[in-house]
Amino acid sequence: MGSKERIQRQKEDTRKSILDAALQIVKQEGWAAFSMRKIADVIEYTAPIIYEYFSNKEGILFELTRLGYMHLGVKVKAARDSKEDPEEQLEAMWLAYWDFAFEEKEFYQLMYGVQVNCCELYTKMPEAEYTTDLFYDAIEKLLTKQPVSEDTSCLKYYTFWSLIHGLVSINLVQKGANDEINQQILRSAIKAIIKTIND
Amino acid sequence: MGSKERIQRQKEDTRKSILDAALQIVKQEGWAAFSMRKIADVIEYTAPIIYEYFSNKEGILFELTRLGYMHLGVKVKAARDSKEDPEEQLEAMWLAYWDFAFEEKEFYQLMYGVQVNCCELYTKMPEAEYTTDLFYDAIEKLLTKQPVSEDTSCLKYYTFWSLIHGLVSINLVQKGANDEINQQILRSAIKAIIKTIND
DNA sequence: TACATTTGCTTAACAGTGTTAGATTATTTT
DNA sequence: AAAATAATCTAACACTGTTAAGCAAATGTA
Repeated sequence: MGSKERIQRQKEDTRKSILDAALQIVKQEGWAAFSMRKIADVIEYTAPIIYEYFSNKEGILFELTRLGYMHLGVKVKAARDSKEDPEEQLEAMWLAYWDFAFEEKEFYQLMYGVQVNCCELYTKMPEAEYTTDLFYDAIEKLLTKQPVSEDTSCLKYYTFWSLIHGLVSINLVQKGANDEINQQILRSAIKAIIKTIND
Repeated sequence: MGSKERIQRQKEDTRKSILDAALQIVKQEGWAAFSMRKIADVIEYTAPIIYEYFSNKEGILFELTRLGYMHLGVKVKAARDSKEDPEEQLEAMWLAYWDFAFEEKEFYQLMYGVQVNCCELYTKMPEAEYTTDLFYDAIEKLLTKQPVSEDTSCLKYYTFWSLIHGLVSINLVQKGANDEINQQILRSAIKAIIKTIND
């Protein structure tokens, strides 16, 4: 017969088309627009059909997350294999990670819990600027070169902030936190950045 | 009369009670449970009343964000004022920022777009581990001390990852990205961490 | 005091959402 | 052709944010 295999193939096709549709919607309209009924519209079925391929909405998100990690893995490996020197390899790998985050923005958001639709960073809010200014002032006190260039303090501020915000985010999203390692990273990295603040 | 003022005061009370209720719900059940009708339940009104105090759901989120930044500002300033030495000040400030993130987890999530309910970091996913392993291998190649301690490579990996993930998150959430500064932070920080990898 | 107006608040509704159960149609097997 | 099975849809439930209409109580005016 072979019709079993044909049906099997069709099923896999629809499953893939669900994921494709989901991705298409998210890339066009963002994560807020992601809905079962919209996916159904795109694949030209009704919503309940999707539940024969995925247990629920989160099932689709899980699968997309998996795909995202696979893409990332390929890119990072390719970056490594493009260099010989271990130092260059490591740098290339992190740069590949960086590029992935923006080329596959939607994947990255899903994989690492980075929102963007709602609640943007309101950096123009005076209440937000207050804290930023405190840090800028503190950093500029440590800069010996006078006059202090705006670029330098900005660079240092974002280096600090990125490190700490990254560490915080990872810990907030990831449950199993090792507090000892966190403190070690925090303190040693802060001291390291402060030490090189006048380089 | 003075009744105008009493009414004014009552209005401010309800406004505050809306924010309190919102915060209470989020702290008890997480951001996913945050809804207008639930707030209404808590303040013992019906949902449409809320729209006389806030233009919509985002208006409440905006106000909570503002409050969050105010809390953070107070904490960071207190940390600064607790020290004399500029280096110690800066370190204390970032540690205060760190503490705020976990003490006021819900605020931090809102302020910086850190999801946690849906789509957790699936670090136990084999597809995710693949990339992690690539980085661990690359880092361990650079560690001269043999045998390589698990703690050391872990520390280095998380330092790298935090920095880059933080920088990525900030850029994804915050629109106005300065690509030049990003590249500068990225490359110089990667090189700096690599340089101190055997300290 | 009697009427008119404003205010406070609620009910009802609309258009969405995820998800499930039951009915219907189409396909395959007997 | 009839029976059994698979594929698909319709309808519904319980939610969501948000708006419009209505009611009832408090207030202002004559």
